[in-house]
Amino acid sequence: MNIGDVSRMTGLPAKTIRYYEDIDLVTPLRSENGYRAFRETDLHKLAFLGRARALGFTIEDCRALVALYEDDSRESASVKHIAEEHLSKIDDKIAQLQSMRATLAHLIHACAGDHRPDCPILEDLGADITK
Amino acid sequence: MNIGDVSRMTGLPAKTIRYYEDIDLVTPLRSENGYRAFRETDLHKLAFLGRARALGFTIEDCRALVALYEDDSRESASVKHIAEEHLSKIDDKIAQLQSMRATLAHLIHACAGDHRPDCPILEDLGADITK
DNA sequence: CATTGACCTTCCCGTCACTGGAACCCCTAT
DNA sequence: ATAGGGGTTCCAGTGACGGGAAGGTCAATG
Repeated sequence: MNIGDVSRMTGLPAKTIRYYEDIDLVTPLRSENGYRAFRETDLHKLAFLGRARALGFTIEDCRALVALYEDDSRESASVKHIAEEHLSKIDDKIAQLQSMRATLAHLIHACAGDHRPDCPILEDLGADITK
Repeated sequence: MNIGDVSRMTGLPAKTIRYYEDIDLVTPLRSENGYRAFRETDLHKLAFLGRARALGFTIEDCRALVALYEDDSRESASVKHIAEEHLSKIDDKIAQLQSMRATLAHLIHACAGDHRPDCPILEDLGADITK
């Protein structure tokens, strides 16, 4: 299989697949013409990576997850631990975004949004720090 | 005022302030010794920028907001527009994170997290795409 | 046989908003 | 004289790719 086929099948851009090879996440063979030759296992691993990335795992998390995936003597606790750490980071981000969202929504609500210059949003951002 | 004072007063790292000068968000004067000499207006603008960044506005948004802040003939609608666009991007991000969170929480819940290798998380990530 | 067009290759730069670090200068106090 | 705590510039790195150039390869067509 060439990179285009793998790209179509996994939904990953060819650029991304080449990048994953670059950082040693996959190691496809090479055909005589120099093209990357992907095996079933490469395809499978790339699909795995695509799904893990879609869940927001970092590349390094993905590397660890793949290693566990291929380790028959893994303990599911190791996997769960990585997932839980990640979940907690997601929760942090959500909380931060919701806090921003609340402030912003409040300011937007207070702003007339008309042709006049008076604007509570700018007033808030420009509050004097020396007071 | 030197950069250290401004850093303390605004809470922005000195590195960040230098970066903001680099991209022309602020233009402090220079003392004879080559040190940056910040005026009240610079301080004020940097505080503005810090707050806007804390609300998640991009640097380019900040540039536009500062311009509006300094424009007496602005229309509050312009400000509100920027803020609403930003709010909608925040909402998109929150939605995406919550979707990840839901999937992830579900998988974590299904995983025993013990010494055995069986793991629904890895099973999900490794699902066969050819089927 | 030549050409077209779709594929593939490597390589390098750009993204975003900084952060770290090196190498160096300046100022004040001891 | 020295020590420390400022300040300066410049370069490189971050994460996870994406864009685009310059060129090689392959299958099908005129």
